[in-house]
Amino acid sequence: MVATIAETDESAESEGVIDSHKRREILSRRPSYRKILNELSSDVPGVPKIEEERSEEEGTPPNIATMAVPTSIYQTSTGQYIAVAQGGTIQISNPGSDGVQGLQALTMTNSGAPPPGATIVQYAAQSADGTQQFFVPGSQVVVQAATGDMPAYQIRAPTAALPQGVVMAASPGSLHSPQQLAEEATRKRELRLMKNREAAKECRRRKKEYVKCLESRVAVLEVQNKKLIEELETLKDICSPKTD
DNA sequence: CATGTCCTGCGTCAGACACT
DNA sequence: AGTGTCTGACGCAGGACATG
Repeated sequence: MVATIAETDESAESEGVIDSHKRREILSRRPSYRKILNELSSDVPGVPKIEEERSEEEGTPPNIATMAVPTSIYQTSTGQYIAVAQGGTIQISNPGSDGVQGLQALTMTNSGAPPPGATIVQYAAQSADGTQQFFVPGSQVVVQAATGDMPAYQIRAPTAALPQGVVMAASPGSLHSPQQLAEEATRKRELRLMKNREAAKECRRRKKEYVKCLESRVAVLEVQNKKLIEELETLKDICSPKTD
């Protein structure tokens, strides 16, 4: 996890807004984790790409989308294969040989099941009635209608056949009174917040995945480095045997 | 047991960026 | 230009742990 240092001093409270503005001006925006990881994958074959968001919405069945540690296979300069398994185990194998001497497998310390109680947002594919569904905490389903200029959102119980709860759709032309306008503004704000909420969750998930991939690369490169050092020592011994 | 500290995750805001 | 998406930053809440 990347630690951030936050200025929480009371005396700096008044300057906080200015500071954050300056910081944001100074700091240029980094490319997204998806981009970074995909660039890494183009550099190093075997580094998995982060899937495009579309795949979740279009093709996957409506079950829980679990975050898997990517399984990757690397080939070293010496022709060895290094596989990073899902459990975080790294295996080294020589093609065409029985195995390697020394370290063959190691388990990453950050591997393991996700912590219990982690919030899981479930995305569903398009359902039979042409709507898109996604699940929110509280055992409710928000259904987005597929037709119409204005998106319609309904809160349903997951197993209910008929829509229940509030229907939040409205036609823009039908809004006249200030109260209706205010309600529409509130509705739009709620919708925006809801979307941003989900986006933040997804962003954090991607960030975690990105960090895990980097850690995997570090582990692999450390193993590779160790092998190369051992190789070098062996070659040194061969080339310059001791004469005692 | 009460308190303090640290860590983690969440929601929100703001701004950069991508897309139409 | 307008709109949607992504992500850093911020503040808050809750859990784990150490200390007195």
